[in-house]
Amino acid sequence: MSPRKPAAAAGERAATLPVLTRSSAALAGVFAALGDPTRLRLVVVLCAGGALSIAQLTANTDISRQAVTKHLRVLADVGVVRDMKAGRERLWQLDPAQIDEAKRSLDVIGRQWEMALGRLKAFAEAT
Amino acid sequence: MSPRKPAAAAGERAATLPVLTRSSAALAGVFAALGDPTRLRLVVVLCAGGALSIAQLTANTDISRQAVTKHLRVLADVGVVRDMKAGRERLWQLDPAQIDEAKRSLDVIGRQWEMALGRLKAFAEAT
DNA sequence: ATTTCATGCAACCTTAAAGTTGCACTTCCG
DNA sequence: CGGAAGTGCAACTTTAAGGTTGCATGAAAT
Repeated sequence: MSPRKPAAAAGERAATLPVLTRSSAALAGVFAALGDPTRLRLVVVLCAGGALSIAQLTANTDISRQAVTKHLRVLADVGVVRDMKAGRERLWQLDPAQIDEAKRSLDVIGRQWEMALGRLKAFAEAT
Repeated sequence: MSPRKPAAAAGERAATLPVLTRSSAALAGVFAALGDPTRLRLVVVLCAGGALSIAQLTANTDISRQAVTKHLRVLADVGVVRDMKAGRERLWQLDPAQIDEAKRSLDVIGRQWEMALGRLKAFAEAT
């Protein structure tokens, strides 16, 4: 091991910086849910506002209905979609709260980066 | 099969809507890269502006250096981080471009959803 | 010149994700 | 009532992600 100063500093920073408000694990879960082409497609379809059934969401797809069901389950587990039973079919619709939160997290990361650039510039000018 | 109108409409909409500017596959790749707790942590550490070595990024972690190397490789493959050789060590830093693009995509999805809500409200009031 | 530090490379293990198939169970419709 | 439509459940297969270990290599420090 080489417990240099920079390494320790980086670790502590990661633990204390208020970069991410929500649990990092939950946030990674949302990203993981969006990180599959099929699921991302489902989200894009559903963000048009419709409440669609599994059969409808499976149409124009080359995977089976069961596969779509599994993907919807993954999205529901992280709160990206919600489902409601309507007769013999189950309708799915988007729940944008988690997506908004994920977007804000990416925004914070970007701002953090820009702040770091600003400090670097200030340091350079102060020399 | 039941080629109902809504199903077909949903499919066509997914193919034609300008919801996502970049390739949906590439976007899913970025989300997948961020969808791992360890990688998300790396991104958070690096967004502080530093250019850190693998050894530094491995410090205060319960996984091996090789695992960190692999994760950095995944992040680099989607363009989230960049590396530069410095003597006998390799320094990694964030490249916020892809993250910004992912953030914008989430923003578009959210706006799309709100537009859909607006249309629904207008339809309800017109009745 | 040697030793040490930071990595790179490759083989290997384990587990979970993605997908399929087959069958049972409601719900709607004629 | 009987059949078709829409799902749910469970078992199974395949592949790749995440992780480890061991050894080789290039640069640095003594």
